[in-house]
Amino acid sequence: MSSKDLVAASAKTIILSLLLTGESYGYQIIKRVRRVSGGALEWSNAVLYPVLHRMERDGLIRSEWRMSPENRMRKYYALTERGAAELAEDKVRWHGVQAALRKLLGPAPAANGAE
Amino acid sequence: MSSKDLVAASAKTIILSLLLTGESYGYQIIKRVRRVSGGALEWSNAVLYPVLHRMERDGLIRSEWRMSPENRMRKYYALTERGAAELAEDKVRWHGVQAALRKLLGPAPAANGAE
DNA sequence: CTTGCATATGTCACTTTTCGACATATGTGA
DNA sequence: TCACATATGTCGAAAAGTGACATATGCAAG
Repeated sequence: MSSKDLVAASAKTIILSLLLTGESYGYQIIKRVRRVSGGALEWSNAVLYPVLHRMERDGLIRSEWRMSPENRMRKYYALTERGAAELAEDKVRWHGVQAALRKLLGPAPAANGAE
Repeated sequence: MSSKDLVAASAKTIILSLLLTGESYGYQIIKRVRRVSGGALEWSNAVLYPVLHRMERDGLIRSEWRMSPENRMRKYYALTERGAAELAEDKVRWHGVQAALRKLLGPAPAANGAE
C-alpha cells in the first residue's frame, strides 16, 4: 500500500480524459501521464496495458492498429460513446471525492509550502 | 470497476485525516464519512474494517478498547507518529493527483458554495 | 419478555487487481 | 553488429475489494 492505489484509482479516468482530446496509444499515454503529473504518476506497462484491455472489453475505448508516421505499428485507442458517458460520470464522482478530501485535508496549496 | 476504486483509494487518507482531529471508532468513521461527503461516500463494514486492521498492522494507527459513555465497548483508534507522517505524504500525493486531474478534467465546478 | 432497531465489530469466500519481471519485435544511428 | 528508444504485451504470486453473513448489547415499544 503506497501511492499506487491512488495512481490506479485514477487510471481509468485519466485515460478517458486523455483520449477525449484525441486518440493516443499505450507508450505515449505513459509518457503523457508522467508529464502532466510532473512525474508524480509513473505507470508501468503491467499497470497500463491490462487497464487498457479491460476498458476496451468494457466498451469504453476502441483500438485500431495503424502505421505511425515513423513507420511503426501502433495500437491507437479512441474514446467510444460509452467511454465519453463514463467520463462524465467519473467527473462527478471525482469532484465529489475531491470535495470531501478538501474538507478534510484543507485547500490545496497553491504551489509548495511548509506544512 | 465502479466508483468503488475511488472510494477505496482515498480510504486510508480520509481515515488519517479524520483521526488527525481526534480519536474515533469504526462505526462512527462510517457515519462521519457519509456526512462529510454528503452521502457520496458510503463505506460498508467489509470496506472499512480490513483497512483499519491493515493500517494498524502497518503502524499508522493504534487502537484501544474502552467503554463508551453509553456503556458500550468500542475500539478507539488514534493516529500514531508514523500515521501523521504518512498523512503528510498522502497530502502531497493527493494534491499531485488532483492537479493532474484538474489539468485533464478542467477546474472543478463550484459545487459547494459554503465551506 | 420478546421483538425490533441502532449501535458496534468483525469474518468468509470469491473475484478482481496489482505490478516487478520477463518476452518480443522494429527503426535508427554508431 | 550493437545498443537504445520505441512499442505492446504476459506471467504469477500476493494483495485488495466486497456482498453476505456472524455476533453481541442497550434500549424502547408492545
